[in-house]
Amino acid sequence: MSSCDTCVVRNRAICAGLDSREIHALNAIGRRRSVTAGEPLIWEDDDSLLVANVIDGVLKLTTSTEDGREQIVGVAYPSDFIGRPFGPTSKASVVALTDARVCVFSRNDFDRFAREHPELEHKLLERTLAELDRTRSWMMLLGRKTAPEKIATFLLEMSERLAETGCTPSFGPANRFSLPFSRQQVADVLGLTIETVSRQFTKLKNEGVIELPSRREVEIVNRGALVALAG
Amino acid sequence: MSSCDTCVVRNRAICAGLDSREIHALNAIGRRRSVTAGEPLIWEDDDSLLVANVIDGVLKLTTSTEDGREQIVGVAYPSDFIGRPFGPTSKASVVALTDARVCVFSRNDFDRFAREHPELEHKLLERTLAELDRTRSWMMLLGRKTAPEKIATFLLEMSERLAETGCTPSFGPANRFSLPFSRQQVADVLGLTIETVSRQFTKLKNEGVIELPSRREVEIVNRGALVALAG
DNA sequence: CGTACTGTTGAAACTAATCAAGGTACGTGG
DNA sequence: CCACGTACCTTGATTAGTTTCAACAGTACG
Repeated sequence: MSSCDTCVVRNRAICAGLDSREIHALNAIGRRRSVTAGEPLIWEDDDSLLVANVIDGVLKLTTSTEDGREQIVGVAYPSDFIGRPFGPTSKASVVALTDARVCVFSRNDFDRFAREHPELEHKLLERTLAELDRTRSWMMLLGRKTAPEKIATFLLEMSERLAETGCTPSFGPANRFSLPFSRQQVADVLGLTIETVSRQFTKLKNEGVIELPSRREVEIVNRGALVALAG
Repeated sequence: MSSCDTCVVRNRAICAGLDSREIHALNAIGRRRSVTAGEPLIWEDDDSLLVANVIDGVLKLTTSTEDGREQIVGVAYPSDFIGRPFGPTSKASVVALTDARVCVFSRNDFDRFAREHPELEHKLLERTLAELDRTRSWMMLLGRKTAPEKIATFLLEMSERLAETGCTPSFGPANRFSLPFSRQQVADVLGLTIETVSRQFTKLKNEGVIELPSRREVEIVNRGALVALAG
């Protein structure tokens, strides 16, 4: 029995829609791997040697300047695809934010398999187009929004992305969630400094818009205010 | 005879690799269209009704906030693909920066054709992955670079992108080129104001790094300095 | 030759970064 | 289980970079 049969993201990841024979073939070239929080999976500018599906956990995609400034350029949640197929190098590092499980493939094996299975390539294309949309709307945030707007937008996005993942059968965005990011990482997502992030969080708390039960926990008390602030 | 036969981007656009029968079928669902500088082709948040290949000219992809702030999230050059296939809405407006010619398809027609032609979908996937890489490196610029670094990076990118397009059989980046952007549009690409862009241009000119023969013309005099400044 | 648009320059205001201490939570070992 | 050390976070004061506001100059065009 292939491990795909018991895969929790089987019906949401790009593997969805493959028949049992194809799943078996894909299973043959992939393997499960655990990544502990903070552990890297792919290095920036490395030869693109592997690609993967996220089964469980959250990972960050980052690029850095020589002098150490970091920008988080993407966040991968369960069922997301990571890595750079059909290209020689990966332009972003991938590091686990939480303990995570992924299904990894050698890039060459994956490329070959994908080219032989148009349905899988199509799924990958849809996913890449959606990611490009998301990335572009993040460019607007980075280039044109103020610090308060960035924070409000970030919290709203988090409440949506983390709700999708959750097992609770609730619909719509979550009003209470646990951030997979440290303050520094929030800063790296938004193009701010850690101090500015901290101050804006505190300000929203003092204004009664959010509660901060613990370092990583956020509760949205007044969603309307947050939407208004998001710009 | 189909107009594809005489298409100047025939071998670089996603149509490359299709056989003559397929080209004929694609030609049947597409049509040429001219767009004058400043004219919009697609509106933000519109139903995604059409997609297109750029034959000639340069177009900008933008997103805007309600209060009118604009961010250019992408620039399309000849052979680039524009529009949002396989999705209900387009998240960005597309407006011509120069007079342009495009080959447009109704999205439905294109989607159907693409699904029946894996080779075309593969080309589109490769293109989308490359665009995502470029977009992510632009996120680093927007989130973490200073105004001087942004300007330097921008000029270097321009010298590369515009060289590819040019008919001159020279290799490598162009040291002299004509910007397809006004100062305001440069500001919208970089997440700056028009005044800051102007000041940085002047500063580079005074330092002898570039020459500005006219409003739109740029000559790179000291490429090394520019690379150093790009951060 | 005047008008309108685009770009440049200067001064002031403001936002967010930087520099610098403290404080709080958390894990570890006593 | 509690004390301690460390990493993470918050807060305050100051500074720097960019925006904003305002006026002017250059260029294209009728």
